[in-house]
Amino acid sequence: MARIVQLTPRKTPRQGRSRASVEAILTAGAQILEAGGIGALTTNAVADRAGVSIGTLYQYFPNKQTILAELVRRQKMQFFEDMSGAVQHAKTMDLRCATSTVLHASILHHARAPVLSRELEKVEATIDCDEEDVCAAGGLVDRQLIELLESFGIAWPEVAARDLSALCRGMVHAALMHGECDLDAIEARLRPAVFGYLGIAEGGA
Amino acid sequence: MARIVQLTPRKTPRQGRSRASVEAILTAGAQILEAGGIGALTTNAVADRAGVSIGTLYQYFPNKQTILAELVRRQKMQFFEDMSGAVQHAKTMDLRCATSTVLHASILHHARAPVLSRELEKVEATIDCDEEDVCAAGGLVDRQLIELLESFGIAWPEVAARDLSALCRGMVHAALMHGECDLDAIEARLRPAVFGYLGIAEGGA
DNA sequence: TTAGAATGTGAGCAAAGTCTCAGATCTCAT
DNA sequence: ATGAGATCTGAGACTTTGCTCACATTCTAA
Repeated sequence: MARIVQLTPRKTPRQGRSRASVEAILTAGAQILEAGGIGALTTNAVADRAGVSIGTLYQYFPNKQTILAELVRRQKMQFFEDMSGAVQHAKTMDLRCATSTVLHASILHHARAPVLSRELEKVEATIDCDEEDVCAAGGLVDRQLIELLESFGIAWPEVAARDLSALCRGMVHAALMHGECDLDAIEARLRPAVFGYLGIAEGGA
Repeated sequence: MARIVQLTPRKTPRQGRSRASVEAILTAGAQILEAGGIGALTTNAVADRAGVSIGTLYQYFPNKQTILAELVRRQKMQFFEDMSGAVQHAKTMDLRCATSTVLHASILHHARAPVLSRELEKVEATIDCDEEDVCAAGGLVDRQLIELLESFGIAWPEVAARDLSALCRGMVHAALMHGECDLDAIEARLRPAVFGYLGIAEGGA
């Protein structure tokens, strides 16, 4: 059933203009995804919006899925970049401060482009995510988090990392979708939940 | 841009066989959605699987969206039914017990058909959810929860209800999708997070 | 300058999808 | 039994979409 589809670019752009085409295509893809969801993302629409012909698009992306896969991969890399600074800092702190720091970075990331990131999460579920690059990118943040939790002696760090990620993503997205834009308020509500999960009393030092 | 689409059935079935057809269509739709996601749900596929002709399908559903809307509405009604017993009981308890009770019911609901319910959530975002019946069904659980939280003197019960719903859904779905099936374990991890959110210390009576 | 490689173009094909319609079949009150 | 209305059928009209291909244009190295 599961058809094998190539998810890597057909050819690597060498000249400047072709690299610009590829960027334009990906940008257009992200914009369309954000504005109209995956239902609106057709290859013709992407090419139109990118200002290139449909032929050019297929010169660099062998099929529609490849475009989506690359968008997902970039989103994950962005997440990694947004988080890694905070996680590095957090290693030098106590659990309470570390949690706050990482939580803050996480919320900032989710708030960066909430609609697009939500849409890309749906897309990710659609793609047969055996694609190496995409999975590798996804694993980066997980690994960081797991190591951090482990260093604090949290039991089952893999499970905790998954739980906390999902829990935060769920609440933050819901709040943003509902129109909230005060990130500090969201963070203030979410922090005690995370502390609760980790078994840290809210009031104490 | 946003085309206006009729979301209510074209005609109401009167005889038994037509009611059976409608049920078969909705059941088929749910099965296809669960097995292959929204990409696999075509009107032809639904009619085939339901064992009725495509003409019969369009006799009762003026378009594809109507089928999805009805599935979403039923899912919400199911959620309401799954929750209302627990919420009623919870009214007679203290906050700690009430929270546990509602949480338990919520997890049971999410575990009932996790793939389908996740898929229907995506669908819901797709549909222009101005449809009265669907929204009304969705509001039922919210209202119940808000009232319950209000009765315990929780500040901003609307926000808390939304936060907690999203937080639970996010974590439970992630756990289930990852293959976990020990609901008690999930509940045991989630409970302290919810207690934390509500400002109840875990250890105390 | 110029050949060859890289890049761009867009009409249009094939497949898949939504939805209609004219007529066949079934049900039930009379 | 029978007629009117309810229900069912499925070929196919029409649209959309992913994708190809033959050809045009631009760039680069010698």
